[in-house]
Amino acid sequence: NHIQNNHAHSKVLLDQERFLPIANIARIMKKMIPSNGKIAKEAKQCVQECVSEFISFVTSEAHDKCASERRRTVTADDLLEALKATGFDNYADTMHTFLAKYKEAHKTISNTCQ
Amino acid sequence: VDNGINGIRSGQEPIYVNAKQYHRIMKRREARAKLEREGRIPKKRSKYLHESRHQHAMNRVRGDGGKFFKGSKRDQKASTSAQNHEEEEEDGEESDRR
Amino acid sequence: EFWPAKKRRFNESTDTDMREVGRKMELPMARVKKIMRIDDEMKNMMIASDAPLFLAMACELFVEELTLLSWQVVEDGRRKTMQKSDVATAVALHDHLDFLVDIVPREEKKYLPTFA
DNA sequence: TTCTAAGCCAATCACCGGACTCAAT
DNA sequence: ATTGAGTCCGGTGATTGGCTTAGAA
Repeated sequence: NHIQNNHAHSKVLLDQERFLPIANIARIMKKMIPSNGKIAKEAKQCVQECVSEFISFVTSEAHDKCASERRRTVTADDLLEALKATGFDNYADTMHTFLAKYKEAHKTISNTCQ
Repeated sequence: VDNGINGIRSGQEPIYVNAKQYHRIMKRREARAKLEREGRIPKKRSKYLHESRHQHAMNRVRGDGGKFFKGSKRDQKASTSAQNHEEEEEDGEESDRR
Repeated sequence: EFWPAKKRRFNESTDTDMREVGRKMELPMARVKKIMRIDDEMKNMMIASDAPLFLAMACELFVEELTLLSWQVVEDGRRKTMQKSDVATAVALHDHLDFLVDIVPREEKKYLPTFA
């Protein structure tokens, strides 16, 4: 590897740091198409890059809201708000029920234990 | 980097985008530009992620259809005569169907 | 059909299922968190433990939806293999995917399916 | 028609999740 | 008291290429 490997924290990002594992992406994609359907490697990589941008995009939106409210912790609720604000209406709706179910499940575990 | 209310200039033509995403798209474009000028984004994908896994794949036993075949025994290329120390598994053959 | 079905599956899931969603997740939460931290603004922020879980699930939905929309393009083109250009077309067709304008290359003159 | 490139196998090992400690709020 | 960053560890599934042929061109 010849490329500039810089100072401690500003090193070159590896593909494995920027993206989710390609095999996981491919598995999710395949289950959404007919079983005889095929997917080009470039299409998988493209979707892989799209997901990383999706993460950064939503996180960025959530960050600014946290910053404006002087909070230093980004929570799932912040991300949910970010989805609403950026026009992912279906995601916000679906993920709201997911979050509600998740929280509810985690409240009953502390009840059970004491 | 500011033109019309929802217009994005990317090269030449203004592309009109979702109003709810416009601001975020711009902020993200800035962030990616910074990342790029710091030289943290590799311009092309490498052929493989890990040297060790590459080597592992190269050394693996394959069926004659090129597929990986089951057989954990250590032989790199040695098809030279006789000597078998490790027990040899039966030679299953592929009946390919697709 | 897609979104209502997803919502129903979450509603019908039990508490015990919801405690195990962390393991059964298709996408690794640790990696999602790393990607969140790439942005320098996020370097100083703390990330609640439910955030990566939430985002990982949202990402799963995102991949599913993007794949469905892209496959629609493949079918309209009467083909059997999804190409990068099909994803690009899907992005161009749906305005909630506008945030990908720079990520997906501008539609390189593939032939568009014209209806009969 | 020509000929590019996707699917198919499964063993290693990088990485994920879970259990910790410690510092902050 | 709570809750997340940092570290460590052990268990495990993502990574991986050569040949065949589907299917893009």
